[in-house]
Amino acid sequence: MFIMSIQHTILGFLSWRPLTGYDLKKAISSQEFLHWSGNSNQIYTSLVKLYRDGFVDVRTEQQQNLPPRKIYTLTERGRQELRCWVQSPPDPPEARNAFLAHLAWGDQLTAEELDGLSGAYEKEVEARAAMGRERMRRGADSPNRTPRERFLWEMAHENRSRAWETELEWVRTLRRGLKKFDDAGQEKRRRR
Amino acid sequence: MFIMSIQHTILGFLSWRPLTGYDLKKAISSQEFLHWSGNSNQIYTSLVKLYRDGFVDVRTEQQQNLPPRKIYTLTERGRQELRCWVQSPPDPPEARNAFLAHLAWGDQLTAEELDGLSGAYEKEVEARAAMGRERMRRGADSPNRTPRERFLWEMAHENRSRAWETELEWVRTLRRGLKKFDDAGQEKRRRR
DNA sequence: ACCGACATGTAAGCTGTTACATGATTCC
DNA sequence: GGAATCATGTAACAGCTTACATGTCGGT
Repeated sequence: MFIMSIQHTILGFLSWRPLTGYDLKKAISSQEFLHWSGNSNQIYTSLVKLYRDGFVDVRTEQQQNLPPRKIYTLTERGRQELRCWVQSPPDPPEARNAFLAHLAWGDQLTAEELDGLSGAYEKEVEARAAMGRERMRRGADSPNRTPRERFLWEMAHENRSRAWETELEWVRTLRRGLKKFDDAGQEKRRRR
Repeated sequence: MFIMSIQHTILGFLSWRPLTGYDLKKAISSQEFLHWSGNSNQIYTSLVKLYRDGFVDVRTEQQQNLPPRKIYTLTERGRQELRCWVQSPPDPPEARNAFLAHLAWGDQLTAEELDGLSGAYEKEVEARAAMGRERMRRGADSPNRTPRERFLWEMAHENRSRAWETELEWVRTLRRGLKKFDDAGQEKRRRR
């Protein structure tokens, strides 16, 4: 029994069509909501394990002037495992936001330093939020196999998009609040 | 050089006052935004490493009828490391939401199964959102050392709270959408 | 009589990351 | 000439989890 989400994600993509490790890497990394570290190695080692456990089959295809491709297909056992996992209660969501941890001990910093830190974060979140909006605008690249599946994928993209918008509003509120402390400090200094 | 956030979180709490590993465990786990797995072991091993690297000092205090306590204090080097880390650009936030991954292959499920899955998630998110609201209502347990620090901690709590509210709205939108597919399916079946 | 809080640790194992290795083709 | 794409892998290491180990006190 395994719980590792990336292996199930691989089974999920293979349930659509046979794919190589390289294809899987592109498929997984293009979906922000699937959240993957970007370590392609993990995919190749996962495929070895999935094969060992009988969840996938593999055949090697030679190409001229290009490296050989290993094409993986889902076995019946793999399909069962996928279905079982989809129905199982998911792990609770966890948001790890290092910025919040930095902020917690940010009172050591000067107003300028805190402004720099939070400003950089605002810019980053702004960029992510814009990417989310852009993706929603041009229609999320969802599988178009059934209307319901399309809906599920659009909602998954919507989830990430909304999360970034919320974060953006929050960081702006934060910075407005910090500005007041800054102004207060400057007033004090002026009065001296 | 280390990047591990939990070690810096420990340094952060020790910058306020000397604490034991057990105290740290309680302090860290009580702050949702610091995001910690709950593995107390990690704290004890981190403290050993921090001591080895000269970031903390330790003295052992014997207690009668209770296990001895090891009280850790921040060294000057530790204080420098903390300040340096706080200023450094934080890792980008990452949200890993297993529910979204399940959803992505949820079209295999029946309407009833999907309703069960999303309903359970809604309940969980509802509970977390309620906890967040409750914490904001009774005033987040923030350190009250300076007004600015208090503000920073309240904003950190606010961040988590808003995130749960957004998630709650989203899951309700999802379930309303799924209901339509369900109704459509039932209509089709009725017409047959 | 049992559970939770107090208080710390070792050992084994699993997961995940980083560095390294190969090698052709196409685009700038 | 250098970077990116295609395509897969090994080896070493760092981080995190799980199981185990110990022992008292106070509440129900």
